[in-house]
Amino acid sequence: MPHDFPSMLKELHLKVTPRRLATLAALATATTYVSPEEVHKRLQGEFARIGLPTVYRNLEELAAGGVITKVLHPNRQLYYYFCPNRSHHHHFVCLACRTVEDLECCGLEEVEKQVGGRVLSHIVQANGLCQACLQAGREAAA
Amino acid sequence: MPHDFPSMLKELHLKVTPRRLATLAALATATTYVSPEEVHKRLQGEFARIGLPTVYRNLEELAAGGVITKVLHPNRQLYYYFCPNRSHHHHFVCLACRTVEDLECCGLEEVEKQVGGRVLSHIVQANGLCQACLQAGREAAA
DNA sequence: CATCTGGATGGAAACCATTTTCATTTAGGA
DNA sequence: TCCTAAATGAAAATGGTTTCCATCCAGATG
Ligand SMILES: [Zn+2]
Ligand SMILES: [Zn+2]
Ligand SMILES: [Zn+2]
Ligand SMILES: [Zn+2]
Repeated sequence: MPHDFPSMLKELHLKVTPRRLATLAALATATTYVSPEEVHKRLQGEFARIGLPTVYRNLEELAAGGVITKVLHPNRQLYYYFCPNRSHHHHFVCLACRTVEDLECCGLEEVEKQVGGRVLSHIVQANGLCQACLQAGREAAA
Repeated sequence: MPHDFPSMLKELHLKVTPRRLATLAALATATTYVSPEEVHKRLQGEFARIGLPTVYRNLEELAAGGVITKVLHPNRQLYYYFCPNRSHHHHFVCLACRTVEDLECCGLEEVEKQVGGRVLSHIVQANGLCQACLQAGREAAA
């Protein structure tokens, strides 16, 4: 079943523009997490004019709306990933081939009790080398 | 029992310099996580000449050595925190008053088994408002 | 204590991913 | 078809962080 990108955008009260649809398509097609710059490059194949700020803005809005996920890379650059798994979970990301695997653990529920305050956001992410990259002897990219 | 900063530095094969000792003292004294800029400001009260790059370098080395902890702020700036708890754990950080609370949950041990690859690093952090800030009606800072 | 050496440091400049500004275009409803 | 707020592009600014390199100093050696 294909993704209904227009509906996703409407639910976030975002206008359904060709650039946003192409951005979602690019992410959903990618097998790895990608940088804003890379999304921009790819969209340049579809649009004669496409600005980098637009890509940044749209990726941020989509991530804020939960449609896509941010990947916090140790190099402190920002990457994005479209995960078809709609339930709450976290990720293991490979620093060599950029593949993403779902993690089921979370433990956030206990945290709210422990803290007593309000948890506004939380990060749970494992970084490393996937099995394939480990066996192939590949190393973490910069 | 006071902290033995010289020994900490020696264990990391770092020279025991006045600036490094002062950096550790500043962090250990602070009740909140602090930015490199803030550490720099504080050290300016002790040293006539203290460069920002030195502060960045030393904080990074100390964090790499596990003596201090990085706080990944949603605003994507980097902060550091000296946690006296030497065992493996994670943090809840208040976005209003910057206090830090230890979290006991982790569960990342099993992740490596799940993944089959190698976990090089992992992030587990909850962000929000501590109980005090929540009751006082304070809001998350930029 | 004098000497030596590689690590540590400061200042200035570079870096560069990301954001802001603002004029123009467009989606979507009236 | 019109209208208006949202979306966009180009250019410029931003600013946290890093690099460069000459100088300094911690710590080892004799
Ligand atoms: Zn991999
Ligand atoms: Zn996922
Ligand atoms: Zn607080
Ligand atoms: Zn702690």
